[in-house]
Amino acid sequence: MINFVRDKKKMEKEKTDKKDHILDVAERVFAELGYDGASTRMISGEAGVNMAMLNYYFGSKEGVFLAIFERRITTFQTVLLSIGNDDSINSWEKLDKYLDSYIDKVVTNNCFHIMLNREISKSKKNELTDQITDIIMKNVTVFQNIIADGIKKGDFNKDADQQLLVATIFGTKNYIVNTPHISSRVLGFDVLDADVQNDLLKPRFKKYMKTLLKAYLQNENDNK
Amino acid sequence: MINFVRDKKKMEKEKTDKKDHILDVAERVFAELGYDGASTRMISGEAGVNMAMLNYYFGSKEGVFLAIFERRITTFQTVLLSIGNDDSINSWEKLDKYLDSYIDKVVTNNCFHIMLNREISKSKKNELTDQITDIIMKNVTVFQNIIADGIKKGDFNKDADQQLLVATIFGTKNYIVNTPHISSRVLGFDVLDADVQNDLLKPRFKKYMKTLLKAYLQNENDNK
DNA sequence: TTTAACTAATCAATCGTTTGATTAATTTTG
DNA sequence: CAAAATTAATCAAACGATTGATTAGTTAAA
Repeated sequence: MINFVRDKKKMEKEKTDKKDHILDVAERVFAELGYDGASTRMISGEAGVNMAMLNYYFGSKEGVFLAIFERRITTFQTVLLSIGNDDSINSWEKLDKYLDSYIDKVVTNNCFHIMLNREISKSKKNELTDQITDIIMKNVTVFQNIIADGIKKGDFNKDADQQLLVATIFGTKNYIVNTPHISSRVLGFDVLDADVQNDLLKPRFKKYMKTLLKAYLQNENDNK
Repeated sequence: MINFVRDKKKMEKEKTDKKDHILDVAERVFAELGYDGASTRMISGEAGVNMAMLNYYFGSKEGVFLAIFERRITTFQTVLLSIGNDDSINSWEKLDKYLDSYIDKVVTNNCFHIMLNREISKSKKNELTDQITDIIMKNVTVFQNIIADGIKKGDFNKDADQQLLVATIFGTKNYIVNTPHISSRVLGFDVLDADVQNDLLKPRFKKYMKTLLKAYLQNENDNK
């Protein structure tokens, strides 16, 4: 009886593991070649499963894409939202915490964010880009509210351009993560290497981002 | 005789006009759907020419892509290079001129830059991404040299992170230009609209970028 | 007449998806 | 408990559609 239950659980686990494995591979292949450039044959081949399993599990190629999406997005957003809603800390600390969490997540899950941004950069709208836009806007709004609150409270320089500051923080991140061949040559190390990411990239990126925002957002007559 | 010459010139003109027209359409379609997402039938259809003409003129689909590339890249790079090599102005003025030229060009030719960055964001290397990387790196190097010179001369803060500053300037630009659905919602106007670009976006973007760089690059004991 | 410009038709290859069959696992029945 | 019935997972093969490219033939220009 006990054995029966354990075996059942084991099977369930292996099933979700398999699904997760497919999504891992698909995420990487989509990042490497783009949605249209990646074929279902290639994904299933590299994942070591029969091609029909993609449709069996996820319905379609787009279903695979959306499944990757749903897997990553939920936990990510709750973390950021909780920081935005934390009223026990001041604007500068909020900014710090937001940057720490955001940079950690984004650099680690770089395949996902490459994939995501490639699709959203299609200038022709469709159902998929609309969905992605809505989700991204949630993250943007959290950051924007932190800045807006800080300005209202007098912590940040009131002349700051909130909207373009959004472009700078997310744009700088995108540049590093989404164009790895370029940023690797600029920075002098491989930004796709996991060790490099943790030891060199993340701390340096965080420090830089905070210094930059401090220089721009600081009130002119404040002392350091 | 005169008529003959004029007609001949007219024909030549019409031919290059036709080629240029195809490249205009292809550039837009590539930006809308990506290289893999855009079919040769769609491009030729929207351009109003027979599909075989693409191969007749440009050899292949990739030939069309490269032709778009060559058309845009040459004039652009010489302008930026001339600014970088101009020794009659100081570092701050150089930065200003570079930003003015760069932002003008990039915002106006947004389709091209969307297309370009979509392809370079494929994390798997190939011949095409290598070519694009080399070309982009030329622009990056010009900017990097301006910063490095300014630091060496003592005009800019020596503690500035040159490499990540590159990520910020090009990243901020990319964010606005390459993800128009997002940046339009953030900014509150349509960044793809030509009038909006000239009247609102360009001047505001230039002003912001200069203020941001000034805040970050300024030596701490300098007065404004 | 010779060359260049252009077209309709067609090519093999690949695309995402579906199929019918087979095996393994689970539940129901006698 | 064991046999039968049912469900889930997996596979090779094939589907129609679309892809980029080429062909052979036509029109127009020099």
